[in-house]
Amino acid sequence: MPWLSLTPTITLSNNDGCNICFKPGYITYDIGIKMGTPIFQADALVKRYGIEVFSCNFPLIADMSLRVKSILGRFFINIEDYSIDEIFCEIDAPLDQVMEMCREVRRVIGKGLGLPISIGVAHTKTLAKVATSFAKKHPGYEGVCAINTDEQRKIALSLTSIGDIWGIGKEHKKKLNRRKIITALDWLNKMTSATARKTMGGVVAQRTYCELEGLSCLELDMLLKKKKSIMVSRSFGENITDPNLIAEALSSYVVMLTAKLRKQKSKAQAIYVFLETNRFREQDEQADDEIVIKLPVASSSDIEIGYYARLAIKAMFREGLRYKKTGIRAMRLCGEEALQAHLMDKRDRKKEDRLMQAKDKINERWGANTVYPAAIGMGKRPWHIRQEKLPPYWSTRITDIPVVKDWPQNSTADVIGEIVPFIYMKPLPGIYPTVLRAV
DNA sequence: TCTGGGGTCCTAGGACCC
DNA sequence: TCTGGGGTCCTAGGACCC
Repeated sequence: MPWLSLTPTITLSNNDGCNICFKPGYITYDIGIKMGTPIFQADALVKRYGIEVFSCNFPLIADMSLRVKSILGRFFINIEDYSIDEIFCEIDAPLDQVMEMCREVRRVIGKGLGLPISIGVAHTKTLAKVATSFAKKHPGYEGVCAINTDEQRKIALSLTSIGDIWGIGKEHKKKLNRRKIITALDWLNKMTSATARKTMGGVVAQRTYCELEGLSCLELDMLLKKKKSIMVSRSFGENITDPNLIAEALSSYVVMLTAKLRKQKSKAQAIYVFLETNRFREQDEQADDEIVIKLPVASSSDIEIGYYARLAIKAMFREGLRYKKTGIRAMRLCGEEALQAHLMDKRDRKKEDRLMQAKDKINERWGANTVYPAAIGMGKRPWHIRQEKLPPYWSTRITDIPVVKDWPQNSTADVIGEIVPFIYMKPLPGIYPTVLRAV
C-alpha cells in the first residue's frame, strides 16, 4: 500500500488482539506502541495520530515473501530461506561488486513488488543482521549497509544494544545488564568466549559471541527441512462454554494440521491437545489443561486424528468454565512410508489415505475448504476468529485482484521512476480512495 | 468488552547398560 | 574404614527465534 507510506499503521495479531507490527509513517518519535500491545490499550493513540489499523493477512504476506525470494533467486545461488521476511545469501566477491549487486537487487524488488527491503553485508550471519538493522534505520545507507573492516564492526557493535543481537533474548540481556554490559561491544570487551559459554549456559551463546568477533560459526543452511512438530491453535472470537463448539473448533484446526502434515509427507505418532480459559479474566475460574495421546499407528488423516482430538476435549472439558483457546500439536513425526503397523488395527488405512489425497486435490484446485468434514461446522461460528479490518487478498484471491482501468501514456507517476498504470482496487469502506495509483 | 501463533536447539539429570 | 569407570537414551525445561 504505497499510498500509506506516510501514514502510521498497526497490523494486528490473529483475532485482532495485539499490535504485532507498528509502522510509524510520519511519526518520528516513540509514542509508546510496542510489539504486543493490546490494541484496546492503544485506542487513544490510534485516534490522536490517525493510525490505520489492519487485521493480519498471512496469505498475502506469504505470497509477497515468495515473490521476493524468487527475485533473490535470480541474483544469488547460495540462499537460506530463514523466515517469512528474512533471507541469508552467501557470496564470494569483492565488496564493491557485492554492494553494487545489492543495490540492484533492492531496485528490482522495489520496482517489481513495491516493497522496500534492507540488506546487510558482513562476514558472519550475526553481523549481517546487525548491518541490516543499520540499513533499515538510517536512510543515508539507502537500504544497503556493509560491516567490512574491524573498525566498522566495533563502531556498529558499540551502537547496538546487547539485547538487539540475534541470539540474545530477554533473559540473557538481563543477566548481562546486571554485569554492566549494555552494548554488544561491552560484551566482547568484558567477557571471553569461554566465560560467555560458562555464564550463559551453553554453546549457543558462545557461537553468537564468536560471530560478533567476526568468526563465522553459523553455516548457511540451504536444505528445506521437514518440521519436527506442527501445531495449530487459535483463540476463539468469544468465550465458549459449549463442548460441542470447542470440538468443532478443534476439528477445524485438525483439518489444517493434517493438511500440513500431508504436505510435507509426514505422519504423527502422537498428538498433544490443550484447552485454556481466558487467563486475563482473573475474575473467572481458570483452567489450562493438556493431554498427550500416543496414536496406535502414525497418521495424517483428519478423520482419525480428529477422533482422538475430540476424545481429549471430552476428557478435559469442565462444565461452567468460559474457554478461550484450544490447539493441537502433531509430535514424533515420521515419514509416510516407514509405518509401524499395529496388530489389532482394523482401519482401512490405504482407503483413508486415498480419501485424503482426493480431498487435497479438490481443495488445491478449487480453494481451501471446498470439501471439508462436517465436524468443523458450517457457516459463521461463534469461535471463528475476529478479523474486522482485513485488507484484500490482492495477490492470492481471484475476486480481490486489482483491475487495470487506464494506462496513461504521459503519466507523471513517480513510483521508482516508472510509468505506473491507474488501478482500481477493491475499496474497503472508509479507508481507501476509489482510484489508487499503485505498483 | 477487547490480550497471537508458530517453531528450534541445548543441557542437565534420571534411568539404564556393561 | 574403604565403594570404579565407561557408556547410551530419553525427557523436561530453559532459552532463543520469527
